[in-house]
Amino acid sequence: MTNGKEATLHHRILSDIEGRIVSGEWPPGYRLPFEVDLAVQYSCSRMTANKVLTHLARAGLIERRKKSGSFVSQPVTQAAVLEIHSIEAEVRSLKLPYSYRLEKRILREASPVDRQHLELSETASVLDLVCLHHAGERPFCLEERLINLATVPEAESEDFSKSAPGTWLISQIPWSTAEHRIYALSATAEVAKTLDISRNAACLVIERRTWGSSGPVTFVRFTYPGDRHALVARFTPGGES
Amino acid sequence: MTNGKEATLHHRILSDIEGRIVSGEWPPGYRLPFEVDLAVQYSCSRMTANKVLTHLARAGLIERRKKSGSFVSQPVTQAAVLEIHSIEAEVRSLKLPYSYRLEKRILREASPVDRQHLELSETASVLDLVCLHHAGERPFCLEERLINLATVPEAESEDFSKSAPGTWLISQIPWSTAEHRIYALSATAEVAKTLDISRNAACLVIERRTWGSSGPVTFVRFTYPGDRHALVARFTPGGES
DNA sequence: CGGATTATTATGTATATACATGTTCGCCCA
DNA sequence: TGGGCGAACATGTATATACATAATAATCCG
Repeated sequence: MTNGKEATLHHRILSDIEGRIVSGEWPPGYRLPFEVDLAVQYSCSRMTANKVLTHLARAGLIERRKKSGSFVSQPVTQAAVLEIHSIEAEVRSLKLPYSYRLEKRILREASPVDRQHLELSETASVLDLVCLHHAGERPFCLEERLINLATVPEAESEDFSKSAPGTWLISQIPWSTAEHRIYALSATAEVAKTLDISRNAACLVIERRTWGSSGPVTFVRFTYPGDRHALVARFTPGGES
Repeated sequence: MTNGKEATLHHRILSDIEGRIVSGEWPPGYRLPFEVDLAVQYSCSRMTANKVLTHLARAGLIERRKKSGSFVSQPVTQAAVLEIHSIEAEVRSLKLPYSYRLEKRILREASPVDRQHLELSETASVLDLVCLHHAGERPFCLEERLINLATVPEAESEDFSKSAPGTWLISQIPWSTAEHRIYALSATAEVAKTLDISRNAACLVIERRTWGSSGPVTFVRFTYPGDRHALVARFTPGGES
């Protein structure tokens, strides 16, 4: 789907209208032709025109009002899609050898801080992990993770000495909701030592909270040396390929 | 659309299937019932079932193969939607008074660095702006911007002394593609002075490149004091509200 | 027995049709 | 003149139908 090469009627109409909107020929607020008119214009049925407009509405390019018609919407918030890959994939895409090391693995009752991170109301057992990802000889990323054993009891029997917990978790919790916080932080003495950078060097921190259908799953904090890493996010109006 | 309250057949089927997938009842790789079977199961026509499956496929929850059927897809990349609001909206959402000041406004020919930032192959006139956004008494964000006058000649007659160029640009270039780079940086002496923070304090930097239909529009770099700001991004499987 | 051909099957796309729903406009009457 | 009622209208949703397409399964034949 959305191959770009498909020359179906649907796609032709869609990209034509999309083109008019992104080019500014049909500016925000413009009322596009009624479904029946579009059907005549592209010599198709109203159903097809309707599907295309529904598609555009879902993509956020237009807004539809009964009786009034369909209008090009104002681009309100600058949205961007951030794709967060596995650390290993990230490192390998830089064409550097990847290695992983488990620094710490503690099973304990959730502390108040843990409960806040995982958004837990009651106490529970958590697995506290610290791992270090290397790119070549240098530390690439520090991973501090909490796993909620109430929702992922299988984690207790995993030792995570060979492979990172992130990929293992994805295979355990099929679909999940996630929330990210991204900020900059001066390296503390400990972080500086671990990541082999100078004290107070700027670091990029990404915190992720993940929920599955049965509750909070994991909280993880990735700390990257800031001068060696950047996140890239992209946004294209209608497309999603 | 996607109100959650709508009880149309379409929505009921959709949320039912979505539920089975996110709950793990239908794990990744599971082949869901054929369209005709779904039609029988929900007592609807195949067209309706088809629309629902198409919808799910567009949302990325399932993959469809002719003859074989539709399968729950593996959640590959951790995607997250980053919503980047205007600085003013950001400040106001913190319930702080907002103020804006233009620091610099220079019209000049694009330097090699400018051309790199804007991805320009030929030379062109650019508008070089530096603005400072305040939250209450304190500097909130430093904005350094280049506007390509070849694509937005109207910018030349704007003085940007009263309102930030970001919002003005959105009204000029209706729909656009954008690319973001996010990284951490230690404050240089100059930045530290401007933002009223200590030298070498960690800053969160967001760079955005924007294209319209007629070429590169603008390049902007936002620098935030890192300890006072975080980006938040969210991801929910099927939903988009 | 193996490779080519054909049949079957499930999805993909498009159409005509039908009726529901929410707006808006205009008409009618107090 | 103004308020309300109803007709017209555009979209929303759903169905039955038809044919195209791609992939697999079945068959046929050398």
